[in-house]
Amino acid sequence: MKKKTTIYDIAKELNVTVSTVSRALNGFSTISDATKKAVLETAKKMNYSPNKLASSLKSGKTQTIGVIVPSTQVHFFASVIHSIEQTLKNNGYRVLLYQSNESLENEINGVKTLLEAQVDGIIASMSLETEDVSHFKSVIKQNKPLILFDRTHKDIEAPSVTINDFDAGYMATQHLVDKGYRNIGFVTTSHQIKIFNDRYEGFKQALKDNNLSIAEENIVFGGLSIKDGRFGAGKLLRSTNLPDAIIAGDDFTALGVIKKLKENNLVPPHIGVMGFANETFSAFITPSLSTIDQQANKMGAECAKMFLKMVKKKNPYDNIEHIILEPVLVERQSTDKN
Amino acid sequence: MKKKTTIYDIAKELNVTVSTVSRALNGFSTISDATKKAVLETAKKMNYSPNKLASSLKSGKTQTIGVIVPSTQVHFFASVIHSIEQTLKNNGYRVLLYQSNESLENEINGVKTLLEAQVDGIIASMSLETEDVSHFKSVIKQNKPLILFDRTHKDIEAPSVTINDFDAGYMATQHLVDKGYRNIGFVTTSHQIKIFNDRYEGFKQALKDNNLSIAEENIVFGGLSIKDGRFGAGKLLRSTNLPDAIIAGDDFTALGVIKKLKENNLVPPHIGVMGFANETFSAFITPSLSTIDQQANKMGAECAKMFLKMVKKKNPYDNIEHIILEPVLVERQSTDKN
DNA sequence: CTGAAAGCGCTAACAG
DNA sequence: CTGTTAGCGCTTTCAG
Repeated sequence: MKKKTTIYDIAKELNVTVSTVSRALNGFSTISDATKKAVLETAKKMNYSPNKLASSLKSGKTQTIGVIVPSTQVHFFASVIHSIEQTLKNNGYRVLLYQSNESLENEINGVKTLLEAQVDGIIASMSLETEDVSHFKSVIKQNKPLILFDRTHKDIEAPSVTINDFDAGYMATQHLVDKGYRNIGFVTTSHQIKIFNDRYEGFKQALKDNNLSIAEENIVFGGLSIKDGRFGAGKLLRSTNLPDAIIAGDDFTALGVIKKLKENNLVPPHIGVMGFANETFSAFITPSLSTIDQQANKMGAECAKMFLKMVKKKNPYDNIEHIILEPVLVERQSTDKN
Repeated sequence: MKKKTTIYDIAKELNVTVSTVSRALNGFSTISDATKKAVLETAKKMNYSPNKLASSLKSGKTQTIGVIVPSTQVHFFASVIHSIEQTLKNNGYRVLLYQSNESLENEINGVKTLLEAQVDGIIASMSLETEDVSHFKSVIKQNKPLILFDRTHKDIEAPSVTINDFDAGYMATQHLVDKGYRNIGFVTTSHQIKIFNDRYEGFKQALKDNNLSIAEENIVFGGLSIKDGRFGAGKLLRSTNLPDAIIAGDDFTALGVIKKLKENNLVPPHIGVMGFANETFSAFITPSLSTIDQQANKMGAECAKMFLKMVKKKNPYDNIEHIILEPVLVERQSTDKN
């Protein structure tokens, strides 16, 4: 195994100094076309590949951004990562990935690891466990760009990119009302996470604006999963005030609701069902599920752009922006009551 | 913004030298408990965070692995990445992510970027466009571990982790035969990719072993997508020799097939349908889709383990292993003919 | 237009 | 048990 060639090797080869080689390689103007050409040629001939580690050590910039997400197995996060990487790669940045697996401990380790790797910034979505956020504050303290998306936290003074979940809830509800449903139930999580809360608030407001009352008995707080959906639907089916539509906290829960309804011969859209997230499967189940799209790709792109903007400023936290994307209603069969 | 504290700062603080500090920090035994304790304490007090860049430059190891996949938006790849990152993080490695987007040019850029970042190895699945593989050979030439998964290439002499796609095809076919189907059609891609070809070969062998003939008119070569599935099924429905079961090249195509069949009141399992990949949606559509699971998580874990094994050897390519995982049959409603 | 030399932060051989 | 010192590969003043 021959040693990798460095700028020293190519300097020696050409009887110039490393500074000359460095300049030529970096396309500085203060260099004669002749030597520049020579350098470039021998570089290629000697199969030179720059060691970015060395320049990073010198410059203090790694051209690398850290991304922390709960799990790439969740389609939403995979999509966000997709567009972050796409956007940033075109701007000369690399992506260092870290999964928290919804564990605070992992998340803390994540920012530590990324910081030690000297990333130029971090884009993250918090784990469900996270309450104390001092680990995130440490990146702000270093004056490195930190951008939070989707799952943010009120104690962190950093830019964020989120969906307007109040509108999402409102939109889902209004859609059902528009379709003629009047007695709308809600199956969601008791977890005190902002986004779920906001959706619920939007739901309530929409009902109020339409002069519809909230049937407290038709609100089920549990978890979010297919199983929870079945459970929630089961509870509503036993209600003395059977709802004519059900909104679920996410698409998986909605799927559970649909399954339970079908088993009871109350196939949507006879009873309307709405979810949140627009998972891949939602278009393909029967009946196909109306839902609210979370704009994952746009969210990723916005995070990336935000980072690029921040990284240019001497003080990234000069004037903190919070981007709130509008959710998008996806109408499908499960609410298509005519 | 105060400068970051280095081992020099903490050395000065304690009136010792950097070597002492370095030793203490790295837990060397040749250091007195007293100084070690002092160092650790002041390190914490001064909020010290090591600059891994510097040690990497020195050691030539970055503790970082590069991962190249077509797209994280494809659930299979997202799952593989998930387990790669999970496994490697527990062994002190970070993951640098690069998406090729099925473009050869991007892929070439990917290995260049990762190599310049001095990754300790690369795990990759090739883009559909890739024919010439010299870019991958360059990583082997550097004697750095390269592991290919799922989409490999015969010209690359590197370890690989794949699924036995012949068995996958065989298994799918045998399952249909076991369920009583006798006249089995196939809707797949004309693209000459090994994995698709292997599945088709497995299909043919299984028919032969069961003394069933291949109805050439019931083999459709096109693309792989919902649309292609509908198209393929349409063609088979017009066949003079209507099949009683259809295998599709992947789950999306199978979904298209199912949709078409349902429109023609030939709801599976009346006509049996099988897919490949076990996408998330496959369990949730109606009827739920029988399919062959590709073992994404296991594949990722195996890639990671292979890397760890290789990175330990002085010559990683000493004795190249090819791990072939067995696919797993997932029986669901679409083939449940009784 | 080019050279000399210092230094980014850390490790490790060598010396005591 | 601790200190000295020479780099890792590259960038970047400061001189010429």
